[in-house]
Amino acid sequence: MFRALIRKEIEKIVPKGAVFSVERQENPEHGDYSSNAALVLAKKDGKNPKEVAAEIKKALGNLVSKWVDKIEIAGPGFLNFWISRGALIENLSIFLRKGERFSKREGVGAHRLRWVKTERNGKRETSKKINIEFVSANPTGPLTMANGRGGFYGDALANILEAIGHEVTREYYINDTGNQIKLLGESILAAAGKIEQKDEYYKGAYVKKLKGKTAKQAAAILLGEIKKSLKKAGIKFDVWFSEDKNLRKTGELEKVLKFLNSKKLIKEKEGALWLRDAVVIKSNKEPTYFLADLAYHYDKFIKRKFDLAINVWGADHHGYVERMKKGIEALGVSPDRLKIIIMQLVRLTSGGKEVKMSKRAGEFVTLDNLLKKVGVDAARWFFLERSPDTHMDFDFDLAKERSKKNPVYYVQYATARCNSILRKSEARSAKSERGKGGEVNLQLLSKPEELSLIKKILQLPEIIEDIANDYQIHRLPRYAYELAKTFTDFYEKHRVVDSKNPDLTATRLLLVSATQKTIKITLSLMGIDTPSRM
RNA sequence: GCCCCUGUAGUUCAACGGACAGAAUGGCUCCCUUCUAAGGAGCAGAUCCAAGUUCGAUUCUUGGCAGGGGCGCCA
Repeated sequence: MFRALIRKEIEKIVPKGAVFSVERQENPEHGDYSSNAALVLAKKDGKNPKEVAAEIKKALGNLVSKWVDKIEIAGPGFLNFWISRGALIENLSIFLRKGERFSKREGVGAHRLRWVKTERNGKRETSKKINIEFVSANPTGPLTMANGRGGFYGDALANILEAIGHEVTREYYINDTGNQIKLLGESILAAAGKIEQKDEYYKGAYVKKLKGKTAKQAAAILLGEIKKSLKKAGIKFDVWFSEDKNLRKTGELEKVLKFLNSKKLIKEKEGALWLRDAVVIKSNKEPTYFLADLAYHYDKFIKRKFDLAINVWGADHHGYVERMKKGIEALGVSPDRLKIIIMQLVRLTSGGKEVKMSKRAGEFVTLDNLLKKVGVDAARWFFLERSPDTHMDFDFDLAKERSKKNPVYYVQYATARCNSILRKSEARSAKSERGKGGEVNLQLLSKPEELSLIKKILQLPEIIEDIANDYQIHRLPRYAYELAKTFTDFYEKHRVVDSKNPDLTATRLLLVSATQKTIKITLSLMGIDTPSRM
């Protein structure tokens, strides 16, 4: 919230449209926030940055009496801002009053966070209709760890976009027809020894169990299993979009082909039909997956009118991104409305060594297996902790560990501690006939650890705003950890419940409950539970 | 051959083109046992290489090197 306020004040002074940054600072010597406004302006005008900074500082002078303690010019010409104690306390009280409102939707993460405003180019963003398609694993086998990574990411992203007021649809696209389903059928026959085994066939125990089933029956069974796994993982979907039922049987592929043809975009070559350099109808007259995908996105953008479609794909689909973007452009939809997130692969490590996995050979760690071993909370934390771009190592041993070493337990432990303090105070006030002794007076908060904690709490809206803009969800677990750490620092140094000082006790209890609430919101956006006792 | 991602402390990861590159864990040195107990303080420790753009580059550009993944009618 302070970041936006500072930006607003600087914008009043600098020329319109000037691009500059306002950032939070973790280094206390650099203040709470800093701006490079003077540096960028000086560069533009060929002036001395320190002089420009001095001019801006002078123009901002009235801020200092309001909610900024001091503004300093530092380094090459940065403007550093120190937020005043009064402003921290006032904003904490606003934060507590506004708080979050639980939406009508069931389940964790379904919050409406009223204090978050998302801005793009300085303009308040309006609510959008957003489709998030994720997991979408073919119903030809159990979900893998990699599916879990995409699943948790999509789930958390949906939670966040929903929390700030967008209308979000969580969607799973089921490839329940076509080549891979045919392969599944043949794999079952091969596993039963009825036909010859081939490299491209699915293997593993689950294929053997499907003995005697047709391809369609098997796909239906496997989809059922996938749904069960997702439920265990706490990943929810609003729409299960079937390629077979929703596209093929309704003739959508032909329709979209006709549409593209009418725009003269389809060419024939080597007996196949092409959209630019991609085949849409094979020479054997079968439609390609690409054509189905075009029809699917026609449905998303034109029929269902989503403003934005976010697709979370595995790294093995990266080569498909350009084609898909060009494809929807051919449909007359701006490619900006399709955002594709590529999740890099996951390696599982144990004892410092990689655990080898091979899907083809049927030896891979299923999501079910992982959840059984490490639990949903740890799995979610470990996957969400890393940026989608990293080829991450999942440390199996650490995820299982129930100690401070394991960050998810450290954070959960902090909330349990908050709870314990609150419980203790309730027990005391119940004993005393006059009920709660003290009166809340936020002005009593003055210790550095208390103020650091307030600052940390008030950062949450900014973190969520950042994620809403760049989809970098790993900021959330980092923030949760920092908040838990800041609380623990406070806890180590100051006693909350003190019968000799009822007013301070009451005030600190409020701070503890604000901390607990803030961690809880953060964790629930990630789909992680906050136990009240550990 | 072409395309995508990555290369940062011993390890796993951070860092809108900004200040002294942050954490965690491991290592070393002290301290402590508290509303919850799975502790606290300190120290040491890193940007793959080479050019370029810039007042300023881990970040951008180009060229290497290394790892992971993909690629022409599979999905």
